[in-house]
Amino acid sequence: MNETFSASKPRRKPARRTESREVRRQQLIDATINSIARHGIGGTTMSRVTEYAGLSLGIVNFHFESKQNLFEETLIFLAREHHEQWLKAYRDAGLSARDKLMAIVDAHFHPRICSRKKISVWYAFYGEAGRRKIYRKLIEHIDQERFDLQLQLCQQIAEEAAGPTTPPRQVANLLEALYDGLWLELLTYPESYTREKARAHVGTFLAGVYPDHFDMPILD
Amino acid sequence: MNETFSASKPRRKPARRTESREVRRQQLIDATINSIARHGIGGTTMSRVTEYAGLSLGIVNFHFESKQNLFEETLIFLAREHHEQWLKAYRDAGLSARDKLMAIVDAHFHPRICSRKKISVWYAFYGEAGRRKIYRKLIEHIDQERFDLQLQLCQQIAEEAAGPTTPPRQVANLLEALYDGLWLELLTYPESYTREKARAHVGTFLAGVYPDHFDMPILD
Amino acid sequence: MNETFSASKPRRKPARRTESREVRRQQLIDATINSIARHGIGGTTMSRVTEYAGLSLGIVNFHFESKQNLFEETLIFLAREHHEQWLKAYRDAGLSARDKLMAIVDAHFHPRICSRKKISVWYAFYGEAGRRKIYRKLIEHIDQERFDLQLQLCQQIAEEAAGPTTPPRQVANLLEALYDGLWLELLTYPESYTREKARAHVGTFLAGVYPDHFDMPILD
Amino acid sequence: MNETFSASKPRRKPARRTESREVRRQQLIDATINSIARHGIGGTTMSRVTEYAGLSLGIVNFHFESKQNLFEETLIFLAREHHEQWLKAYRDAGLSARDKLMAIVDAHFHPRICSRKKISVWYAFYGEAGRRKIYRKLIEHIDQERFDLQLQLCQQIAEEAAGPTTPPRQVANLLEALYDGLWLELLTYPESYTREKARAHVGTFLAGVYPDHFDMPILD
DNA sequence: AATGAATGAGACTTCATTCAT
DNA sequence: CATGAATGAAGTCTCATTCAT
Repeated sequence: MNETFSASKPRRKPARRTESREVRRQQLIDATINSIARHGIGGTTMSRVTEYAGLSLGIVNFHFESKQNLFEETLIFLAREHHEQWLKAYRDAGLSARDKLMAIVDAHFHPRICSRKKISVWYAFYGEAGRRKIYRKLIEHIDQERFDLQLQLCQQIAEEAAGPTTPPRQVANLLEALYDGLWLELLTYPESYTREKARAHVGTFLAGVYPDHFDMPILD
Repeated sequence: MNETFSASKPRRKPARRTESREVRRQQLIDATINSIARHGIGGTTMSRVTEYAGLSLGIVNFHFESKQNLFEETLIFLAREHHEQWLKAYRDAGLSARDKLMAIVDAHFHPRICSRKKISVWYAFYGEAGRRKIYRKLIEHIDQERFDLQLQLCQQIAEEAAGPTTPPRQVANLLEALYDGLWLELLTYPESYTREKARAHVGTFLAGVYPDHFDMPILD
Repeated sequence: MNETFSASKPRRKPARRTESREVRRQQLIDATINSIARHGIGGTTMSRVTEYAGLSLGIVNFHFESKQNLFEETLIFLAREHHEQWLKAYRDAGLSARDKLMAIVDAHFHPRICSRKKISVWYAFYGEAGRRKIYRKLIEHIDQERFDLQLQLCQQIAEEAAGPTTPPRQVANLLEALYDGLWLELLTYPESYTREKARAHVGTFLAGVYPDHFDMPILD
Repeated sequence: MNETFSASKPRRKPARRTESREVRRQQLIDATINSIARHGIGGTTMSRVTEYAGLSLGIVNFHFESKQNLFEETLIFLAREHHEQWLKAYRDAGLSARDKLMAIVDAHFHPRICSRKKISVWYAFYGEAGRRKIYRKLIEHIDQERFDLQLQLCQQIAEEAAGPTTPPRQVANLLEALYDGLWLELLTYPESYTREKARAHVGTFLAGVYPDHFDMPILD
């Protein structure tokens, strides 16, 4: 959880007093992620964030204007990171629709993206009833882009399939719901549930839907 | 109080001065649900809760000792309500495993349980990193009970099935993940996504897994 | 400390619903003494007092009108009790001034008066800067009466003494100061200091001042 | 703040925005002493303390963490101040035991120490039944040090005395009790009783005990 | 007489934000 | 740019007092 700041208490060399704007911002966003993951949104104070970042209290308002803005930028950072991950995976994957879909699934459960820490932050934001719409606005185009892409891939796979299959749109919908549901499972049962199991469960689902394209994973 | 002279604050008829303990508690729990649904946990203050309940500020600590306790009792209420719903549905359903499983699914998307308001509260609690463990403790036995029951039903259905099927444990796992994922979908896209669609998506999933027992729903 | 209410929690027979006014009042005053002794004035709430008394919350205001009034009556009760004690001792004592003075001293350290519990209450009131004058008013005539009496006795003793002695007024003053100081000592060092030692210290003082009349106590 | 436009709240010149840590702490301790002296512990609120200090409400928790801690630091300050006073007096005094003892007594009634304000605070703390032990712990070593020193001086004086005297330990005990008792007298009768009289009464006591070393003060 | 639920003022504390240094 | 002391609004909780039952 605290990999970023674990050794931060005795700061001998307090970083160059003048760091580039972007480095400072990222430092604070990382600290925010750490704090939200550990203490939740309610327990994340400016004081805590700056302590985690090894910086002084006043600096957040300098770089982010307000706490609300810091939170929004944090969410955007996570969304972009995720976006980059699956987009790159999609592009780097083999040419088949099956491989490309698989790459997106894998990206979803990649350690960089699917860490307990980051999932915790995602759900912290999801839980914020009061600001849900604001947060939604910031990231919906990214979610939409992924959905469209997956839908398209499912359509291709369905066309390639021998027999009749579940309608592609519904597979894409179920896939998105599964992503969210499995992440929540990871958050809820950190001791017994793992990224690998979650990934395999998606595989199980896809093998059920497209038996010609996906093998049933071996589990348990 | 000078509400008699103030035309600006329309208030419901001020409840009987002395209500039974349980009535008051439920009144406050309802108000808490309303407040969390609308303003999130961070935006839910004692002042707001009591305003929603049409009661005075001090009353919460009288009936619940602390805000934390009020929240816990609210969560327990929701969990029990849900539990009652699917347990009754399970008992009232036809004798076949298929019907019983279907009844549990339906209970999950029953309007009483699966309202935007209540889902919002569930996810508000899920998002609370700082207190996740406490909340988990309060409800895990109920979740476990439902999982066990569904697993058992899936096993029965698998035995009845003609060909080979996805392992029951994995179906049960996917089902739970789908419940969570679809609820989140309902929360996120309140305009376009509906209880019925979500319910149908589970049907789609089950029809894919157990084609002998479940028909593919007609959608879109 | 809790002798009065030690077995009070499970109250089977909740006292006759209608008790004489005086009995109820005394019950509440006793509870007030117990509460102040244990929790201080700041920690003494109406709720605590009535709990200690085994009565319901609302009853204090019925019998005492306000908390402030309850406190005043409590102080008056203690002052009167003390007054009765030394007055009776004074009257019952032998005829000599020496015996009468001794009787007053003894009354001061009598277990009924000089319990840790009651001393604690006295000093709780003494510490109340904001209301010192009010409390003072309630009891000063009693203190004055005792001072005058002791002064008179010291004068008699001084007249009887062989040589020159400390002026009686100063002995009386020192005596009063000693009472207060020794009580505070008892409060401060409950483990090592005792009523008997305190009593003996007054004896030491008097033996020093009036060697013809008082023997030096044997101590340590 | 709108003090510029408000003629109703006369404020002293708002201290430099950033003061040294120690200056601010002392400022708040002084304000606490003033408030306790005037309104008692129960009447001393954070709001009142900061108002007296001419600072804003939130500052106390910044410098002292909690009200309880502010109170403890206030008590420690008083104890240290007293300690410094008599220790210096003891060291600066003549070489004889008699002079050194006298110096300690004088320190006890020095205006800096023995002001009505400060005595009031002492007795406010003494009266706090609920926290007596905590407060005791903070200062007992200082009290012990003074007692030991005075005992030692009494022993020296007793050795120098011509005839038999009251046992030194008892004189030391009586002295301590007298200090406390006379301070309470000063608190109780502020109009008629004075520091000088109190001081003289100790002199009277010592003259009675050690007639070879102390002269009987002239009084009344 | 007695009860105890209800009220609401006011206490302590937290913390986003400001700003002198 | 950076610091962190300072501010004050707002939150939770306590509790004397009231009053329907």
